[in-house]
Amino acid sequence: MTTESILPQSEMAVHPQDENQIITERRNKLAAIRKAGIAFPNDFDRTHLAGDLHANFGQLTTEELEVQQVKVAVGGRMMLKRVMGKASFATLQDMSGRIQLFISNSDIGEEAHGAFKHYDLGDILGAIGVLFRTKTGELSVRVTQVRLLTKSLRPLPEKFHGLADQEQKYRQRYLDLITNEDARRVFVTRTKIIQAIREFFINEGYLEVETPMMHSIPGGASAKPFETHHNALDMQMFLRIAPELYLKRLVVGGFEKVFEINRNFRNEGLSTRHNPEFTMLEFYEAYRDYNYLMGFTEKLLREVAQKVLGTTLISYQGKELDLGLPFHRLTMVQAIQKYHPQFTTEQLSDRDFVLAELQDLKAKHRPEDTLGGLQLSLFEELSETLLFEPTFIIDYPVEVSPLARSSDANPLITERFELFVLGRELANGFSELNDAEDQEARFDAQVVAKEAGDEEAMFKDNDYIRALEYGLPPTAGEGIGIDRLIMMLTDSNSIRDVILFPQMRPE
RNA sequence: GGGUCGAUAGCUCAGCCGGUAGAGCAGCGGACUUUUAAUCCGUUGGUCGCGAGUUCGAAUCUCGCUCGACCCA
Repeated sequence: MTTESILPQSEMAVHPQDENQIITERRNKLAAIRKAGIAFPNDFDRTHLAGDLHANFGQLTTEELEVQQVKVAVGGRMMLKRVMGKASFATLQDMSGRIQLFISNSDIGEEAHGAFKHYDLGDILGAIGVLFRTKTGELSVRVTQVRLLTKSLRPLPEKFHGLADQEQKYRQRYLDLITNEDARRVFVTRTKIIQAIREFFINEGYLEVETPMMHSIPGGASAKPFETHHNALDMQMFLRIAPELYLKRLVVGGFEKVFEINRNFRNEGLSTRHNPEFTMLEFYEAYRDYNYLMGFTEKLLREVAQKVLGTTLISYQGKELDLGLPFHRLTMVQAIQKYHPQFTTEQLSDRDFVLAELQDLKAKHRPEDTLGGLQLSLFEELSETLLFEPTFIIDYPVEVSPLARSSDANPLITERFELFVLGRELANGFSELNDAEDQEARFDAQVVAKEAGDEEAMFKDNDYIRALEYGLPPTAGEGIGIDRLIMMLTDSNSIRDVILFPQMRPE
């Protein structure tokens, strides 16, 4: 804390607008506590976590516990309270789980027990006592001292149903976390997934780096950026839409295997699959190509699932898939034909035919595109959402892949893939374009598109061209959407369920 | 942007046929020394999202708006 409290001992002046009877009652209790002494003490020394007590002493019998006399000091939020005259039970919740307290006149005296009876659900308590097992067998603390450490002024959601309102779960995530074990599980799993990814890359000899979040030229993806302004330099800046161009500069600099896990920002709509800021993994490895990346990606996803979930079998929204099985690899044309075998390869290789189909389907497309671009539009319309099992789609057209190396066999397509799982794009990787002159020509084409009105077209980044002119070794690089990966591994239906504080409209 | 559903006590919800606003939990008071969403008795608590309209009368019907969830683009 940087400021001292200047509030008087009573009469808190400014109260929120949603005061009610329960809050008033609790404020009155707090006022009485203030009068009696220190209302927010910070001298309680917690010695044990609930989860550790269950893990370490949960197997001991009543008699063994009686002999050992394990003395503990536990702290946490009171979630349940059952007062029964001369004795009470309460359940404390800490970061590791829950532990039951037994409080009785005979252990702590009538006065202390009486004070406890006025504690409210949600209050933060510290309790000292000895472990024992109740008549029904539950490991509990026979309390010899219990203290109120933090008064909770607002009532918790209903103890059985918890918080049901989705909006409130997102806006007041702390309430969701207090009351919903499943929410806690998801976010703990999120952290474990990211740790597993990090370990995987470190074991592979990669260097983790951090590159700028504020760019003077937004690059590395086709997306609308957030704009901001740097006062001292008096210049427009952008929150990054991707770290790609900086990571490849590092490969130029000799960091031949780099990765970054960090936030990207895209100024687009909100949905169950899009949050304006989201977490991206990007990695680059020199002397590799996109074929290597596909195998590498399979290995990465398999190992992360195995490490975090203990299995490669995923259950998602009632459907099963096994990351342990080889991922499918299809060209764009094959992916269309997989679900629409009535189209022949000849037809799908005929630009006029594909264009006519798109128009018949009223599908989103750009009529001026080449065959490859139109095939991509048809794929997105007909097949993308059906690709439930992990599938690499290859042969992306050059006009939508301005940073990817062209195929030596066909300069109109690139050495690029996207990975689809659960009907969603999860990853995007390619052999990097390391021909500086080709890159400059691709940027120039993007500038033409931008001037023609394409808001998502890329800016030309002359410093990046200059870096390439020093020589980028042959390199493969990839981005994986971490939030979507976490959705898959935690069986979450909305990106908001895997982001602690998702973007919401102002209240 | 389009569609569906929703917004009633602090929380979870009922109230559908238009006629004085309900339950459980939480709170307050009481009983209860082994409870497990404790139980039992009593009790406080509401601008029914906002704004119009229809009507003698609207939480309820109509229209608009705001916010949210889900689906689609």
